[in-house]
Amino acid sequence: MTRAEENYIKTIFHLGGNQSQLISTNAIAEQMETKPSSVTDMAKKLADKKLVNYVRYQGVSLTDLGIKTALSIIRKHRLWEVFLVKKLDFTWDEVHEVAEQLEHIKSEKLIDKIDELLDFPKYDPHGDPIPSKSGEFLERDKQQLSELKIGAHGICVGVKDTSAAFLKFLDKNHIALGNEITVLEKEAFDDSLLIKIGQRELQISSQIATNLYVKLE
Amino acid sequence: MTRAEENYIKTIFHLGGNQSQLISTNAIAEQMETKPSSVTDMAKKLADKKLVNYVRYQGVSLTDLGIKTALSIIRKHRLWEVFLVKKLDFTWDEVHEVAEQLEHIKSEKLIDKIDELLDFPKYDPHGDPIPSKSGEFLERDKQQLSELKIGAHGICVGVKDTSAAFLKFLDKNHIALGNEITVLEKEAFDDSLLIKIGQRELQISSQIATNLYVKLE
DNA sequence: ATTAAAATTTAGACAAATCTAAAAATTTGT
DNA sequence: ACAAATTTTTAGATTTGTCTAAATTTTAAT
Repeated sequence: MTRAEENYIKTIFHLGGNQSQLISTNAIAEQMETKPSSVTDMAKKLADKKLVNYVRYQGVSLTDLGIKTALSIIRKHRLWEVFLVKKLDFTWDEVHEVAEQLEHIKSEKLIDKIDELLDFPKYDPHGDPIPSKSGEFLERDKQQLSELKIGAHGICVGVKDTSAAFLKFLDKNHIALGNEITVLEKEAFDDSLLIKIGQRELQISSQIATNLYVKLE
Repeated sequence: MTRAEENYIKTIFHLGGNQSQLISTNAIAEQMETKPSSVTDMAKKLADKKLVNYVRYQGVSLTDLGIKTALSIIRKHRLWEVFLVKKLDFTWDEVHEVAEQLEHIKSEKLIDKIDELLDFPKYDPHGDPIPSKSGEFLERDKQQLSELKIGAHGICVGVKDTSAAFLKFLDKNHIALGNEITVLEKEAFDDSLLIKIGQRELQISSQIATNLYVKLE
């Protein structure tokens, strides 16, 4: 598989192209910042390789083989992210770009050894689950911080938005995975929240709150 | 820089293309298992980018910029090799293929952190020196085992041939970097050697002996 | 010094992955 | 249900890196 093919497969997976749902040419093109005509070309190529089901004018979905392939790439991406954070002290806004490159390294032994070195982590630095070698993974039971009622508290377990801008904001405000968060007040006017995080109190906009995942205790 | 460009630069360096010496199109093509006409195309492209001096019908040599680029790639390759052996328990015949891929990962921070994680190693698993961030490196004082006189002894510090076949042979015969080797006998007929390595005695062909580097004590 | 052999370059073609512009199919609105 | 808007596909071009075959230059030999 070429790098381009792998990137298409990964994108289709992230857009929800598991078995049933057909993902439109346009949606893929937008996500990958390319042209719809390029997506059509690649859809045909991937269909030839039995990685996607391609229905002209309707879109593509991943075959079982395609899903397996996508999970393998996502596994590599997330394991490398953990490696970068745990072993090389990268901050969580720095890992994505490098992991995008490392995920394409072809060596089964390499990624299995990295997995072992990291002690078989279940979640990446953004809280997303890491598929096992055989492709299984547990989506964590979580909800958006914005959904919590006043007085409720939970542990921060992930982020929805993984942009560098958002992650840097979290770093700056010392919000990290594992932090305990309690909702103290909700502002009816703009849905902003006053939260207790560790020992501090912090006012966060609803946009922040919708992009933070917590696990109820 | 593209991956192809980096591979050409690296090959030219290994063939001795530092400033003065011109490396022939044919030599490069043979080393890279490609066609001379492809080398000519790339030579022009690299010359446009000021990475090589290209003299039509004569060959190419690296410019200062080209040498700097080559050392950066070699630094990455060799650091990754050390990482694979020290941190992931790869054997020295397994590292080359994976390092060939990892050396093209673009992230200055990544390789500097790997360097730090490994405690700034000076030599790779084959005994070859690792250029520093600024491009300096010390070629170790060494000689071929085949050059030693009877009774001389030294420490194994590297290999000339880095093919998987040779490295597997060494593994099988428990010959590793750091071993102390003494030459006990030389067979005049075929130049084979009887050596003492650790506590064992071993008969090795001249082909083996010319591909093992030792440092005299 | 001339010719034969070897090495190198040019010219033209190809595959992968992309693009633009135009054509075709689908969806939407009334 | 039909026209308009949107989406998707096709056709043809482009770039990168490669190849083959033919032409050219250099080197080696007599």
